[in-house]
Amino acid sequence: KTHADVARVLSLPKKSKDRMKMLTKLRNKGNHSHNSEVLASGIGSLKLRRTAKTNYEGRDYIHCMYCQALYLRRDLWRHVRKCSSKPVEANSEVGRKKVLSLASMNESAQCQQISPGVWKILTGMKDDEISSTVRSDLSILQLAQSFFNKHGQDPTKYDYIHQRLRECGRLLLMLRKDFSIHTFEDAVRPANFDVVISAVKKVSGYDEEKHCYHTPSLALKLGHSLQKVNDILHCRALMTQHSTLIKSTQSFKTLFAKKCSELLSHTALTTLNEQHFNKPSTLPFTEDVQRLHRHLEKKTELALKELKEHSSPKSYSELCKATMANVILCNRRRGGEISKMTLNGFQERDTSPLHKDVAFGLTKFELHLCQHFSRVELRGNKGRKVVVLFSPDMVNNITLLMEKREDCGVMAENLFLFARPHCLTPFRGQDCLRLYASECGAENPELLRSTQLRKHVATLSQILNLKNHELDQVANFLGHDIRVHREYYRLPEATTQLAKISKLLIAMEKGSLKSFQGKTLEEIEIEGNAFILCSMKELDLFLANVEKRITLG
DNA sequence: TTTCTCCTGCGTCCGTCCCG
DNA sequence: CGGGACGGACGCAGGAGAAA
Repeated sequence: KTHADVARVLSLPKKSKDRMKMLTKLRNKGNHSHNSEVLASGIGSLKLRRTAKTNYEGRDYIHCMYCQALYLRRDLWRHVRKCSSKPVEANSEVGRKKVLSLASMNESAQCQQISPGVWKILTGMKDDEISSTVRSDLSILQLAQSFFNKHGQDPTKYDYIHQRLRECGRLLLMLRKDFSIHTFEDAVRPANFDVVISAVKKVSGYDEEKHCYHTPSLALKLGHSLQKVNDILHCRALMTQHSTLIKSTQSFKTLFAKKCSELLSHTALTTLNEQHFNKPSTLPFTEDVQRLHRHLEKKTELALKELKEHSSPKSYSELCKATMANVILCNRRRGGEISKMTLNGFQERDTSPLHKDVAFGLTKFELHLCQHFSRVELRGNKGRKVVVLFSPDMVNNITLLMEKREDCGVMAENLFLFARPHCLTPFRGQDCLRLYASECGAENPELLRSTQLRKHVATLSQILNLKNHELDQVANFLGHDIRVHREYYRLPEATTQLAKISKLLIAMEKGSLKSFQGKTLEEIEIEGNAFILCSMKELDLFLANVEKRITLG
């Protein structure tokens, strides 16, 4: 405690509120330094804000990041909510605040040369033994920094970064616990090479007798991460002219290159291959797909009504998830891609009407389909164009969702179209799909996953015996890599794709694919008796119209 | 072929709600 | 404040596909 602080407190009028507050703060500060010592040395007794009935271990406690008082980890959030020392601006944000990670970030003062962005990513991690290990090791922090430099601008990659860091954290934890190697600097010493390898094996659950891994993929990933950490250490050593470390990292690199496949990857790959064997491949029944569709219909309608009447984060989430599942189902897209859709991407969608020359080449039916669906183009994985089709219903729902964002506690910084209230992440597509799949009463809900659905489309298109270039269109829409030859198409890619694929999708939704067997896309028209299932009212009306026109010639 | 990055399905644990 | 109940957010394992 500095004398200046004490003097300032004493100068305040006795029994004044400010004086009391300052005193508490000072006392907490003192307790904090005392407690830190106790925790570090493991001896002495902790000064608690409150004494508890049950006996907790030292590690069950954590200091509040605002007032420095010591609380049970479990209950810290409760205190923080009302902590008097909390700055006012911290109050403004609602919902999950990651109190625990914030607090323990505060405990480890390791944040010197690490950029604020990395700090932010680290805060997002679940607070546990692993993440505190990550925070405590400079090498891992630098690894985090390097990931951040590479991916930092893209919040969708934070999850991936978390995962890589945690893997390293787990390895380091193992090294510390069972092999008394405390940093990666120690780990790369040639003398420790074998030890590190056995640590990797141990983390991945290697069985010496059976020569197989419990989690073979982890062994492979750790191998990669180790090399990366080694590179980072090498650079650091070069910069600081640390000659022993330079030598260590160099030898580690060669050792690893030569020995890795023999010691790690070979067995890991064998294990993976063995597991891959004997795995039944299954596709969802068309009937189940239809069930899911009907269920989503119902849910969407309910949620829509609910949200219109009273907007709350809950009703918002409900509609958001239902709509999202709908989009995934109708487009047969990967959940991940839909999750990453941004608000901007949707708002900037192409709403321009069809070009006349283009329209000329299409049948009436196809023309209507073009007007029916909205088309949003997204940046795919590797900059590849990804197309998502929206029915008017979906557009309506999403428009409502966008209007209600603020009301329902969606943060302004959240860039995603399907944003979660109170945090910066989007809903996860696969989670939504799974939720509704299990609710809808399908016979095999576990087959109603986006991968399976994609396969479903692929298989069914083969049944349809499409011409080669038509298959290309389907494949392209599903995002598979195919060599698309532009000369196949008489019309610009966008239009043909939109018209024909939506035709196919509608047919599948209606469960009337069978009647199309052997027809080419050109020949496919939706027939009157194809309305086995009417999912979208509007679509039905529209289709009825089309039907009339077709029969009228 | 190896390495890297991203995606998916599932289980679990944590935050929140609510009551005493 | 203590503690039980519940549902959703997040981590983990592993697969897929592209780049090197």
